[in-house]
Amino acid sequence: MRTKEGDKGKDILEAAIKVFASEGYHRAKISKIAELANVATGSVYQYYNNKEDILLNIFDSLWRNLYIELKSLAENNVLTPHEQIDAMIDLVFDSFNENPPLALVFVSEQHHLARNNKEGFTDYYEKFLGVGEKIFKNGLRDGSFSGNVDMKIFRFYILGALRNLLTQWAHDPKSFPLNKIRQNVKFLTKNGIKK
Amino acid sequence: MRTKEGDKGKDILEAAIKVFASEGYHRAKISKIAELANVATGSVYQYYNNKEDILLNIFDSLWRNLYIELKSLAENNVLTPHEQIDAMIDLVFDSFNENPPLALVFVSEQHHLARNNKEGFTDYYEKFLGVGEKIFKNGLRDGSFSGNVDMKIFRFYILGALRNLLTQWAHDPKSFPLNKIRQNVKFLTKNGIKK
DNA sequence: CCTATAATTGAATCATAATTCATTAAAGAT
DNA sequence: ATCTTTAATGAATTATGATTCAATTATAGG
Repeated sequence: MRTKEGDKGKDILEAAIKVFASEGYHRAKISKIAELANVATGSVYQYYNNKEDILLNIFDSLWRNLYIELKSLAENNVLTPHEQIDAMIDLVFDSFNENPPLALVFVSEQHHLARNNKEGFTDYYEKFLGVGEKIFKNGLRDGSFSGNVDMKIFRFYILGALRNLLTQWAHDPKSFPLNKIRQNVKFLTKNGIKK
Repeated sequence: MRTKEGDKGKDILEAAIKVFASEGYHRAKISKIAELANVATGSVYQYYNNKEDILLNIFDSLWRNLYIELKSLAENNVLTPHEQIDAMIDLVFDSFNENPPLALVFVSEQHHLARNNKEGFTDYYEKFLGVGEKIFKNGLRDGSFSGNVDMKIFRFYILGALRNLLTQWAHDPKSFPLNKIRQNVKFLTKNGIKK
C-alpha cells in the first residue's frame, strides 16, 4: 500500500493562505494553490472537499488557537481585567505578527464563510466570544469597567477596531508598526480619546 | 429618436444593492439585478460597463455623501471636537439607518474594490479620511484630545469599530438597536472602558 | 405619417476555473 | 517478485454566469 508523502494537507493550507491573501478568495485558483504547494491540481481534492473547505480549515484552526489562548489568559487570576483585555489585544496581534498573509485572509474572507454557513462556520469563534464575555463580566463585577457599556457592543467594537488596524498593518507592515498600534489600541480601549 | 424611460440607471443601482446585500457580490447575478430593476439583462450594460462598475458607483456615491456631510460638520465652528466626533458617528449611522442592505454592501464589499483598484476606487474615500484628520488635529490643538494617540491609528480604530457594529446591526436591526449602539460608541470612543 | 436615431431586449456566445476521473506510481503485504 | 491497495496526477469535463450583439421598439423631428 502506498503511503502519503510529507504533509501535503498542510502544504496545501499554507499555499492557500498565500494565494487567498494575494488574489482574494474568489480569484484564487486551485491550480495556483496546487502549484505553490508542489502538488497536482487533483491532489487538492484528496485533502479537501472543495475550495470553501480549504478556507473553512484555515479559519477553524485560527479561531481554535485564538480560543485556546484567550481561555488560558482568562483563567489567569493574577491578571486584572484591564490586563486581560491588554493581553487579548496582544494575543490577536501576536497571532499574525509573523504572518501578514494570514492576517489578510483573516480580515477579508471571513464574511464569505459566515454568509454560506448560516449555522456558524466554526464553534471556536462562538467560544472565543464567550470567553470575551467572561472577561468583560469580571471587569464589571470587580468595578474596574464602566457600567455604561453594553458587553456585546464592546465586543464588536473592539474586534472591529482590531480587525481594521490589522488590515492596514498587513498591507504595509513596515510603515505601520504593530507595536505602536498595540500601545495605542490599549490606551484607547481603556481611556478613550478624552484628555 | 427614442428617449430613456424613467431612471433605469438608478433602478439598477438600487436593485444591485439589494442583490449584493443578500447574495454577496460574487454570487450576485446580473440577470437577477436586471429582473429586480425591471429591465432586460442587456440593459444593465447600457448603464454600467460591467459588474464591478456597478459596485464602484455604489461606493462612489456613498463616500461622496459621507465626505460632503463630514466636511460640513467639520466646518461647523459651534461644535467642539468631541461633538464633531459624536456627529461623525451619527452621520455614519444615519446614512444606513433606513437602508440595512446598503449597510451590508458597505461593510462587506469594499475590500473587493480596494483590491482591484490599487490607485483608489473613489477620491471621496480619501477626502473623507482627510476631513477626519482635520477634526482630530483640532482636538489636539485645543487640548481636548489626548496626545497619546496617533491620528491614523485612531482613524482606523474608530472606522473599524463602526464598521463591525454596523455589520451586526444590519444582520439583525431589531435585536441590536442602533440608538444604543450610537450611545455606547460615543461613550467608548471618548472615555474608554475604564470606570 | 415617415424616417432617423437611440433605447431596449434576451438569447447566444464566450471565458473561466472548479471538479472529476481514468490512469499511473509507490509501498507494504504475501 | 508479484500483488494489492492507496496516493498522486493532470487532462478532460462541466457548470456557471458575465458579456455581447443582432434584432426590435419607441420617440422626436421633419
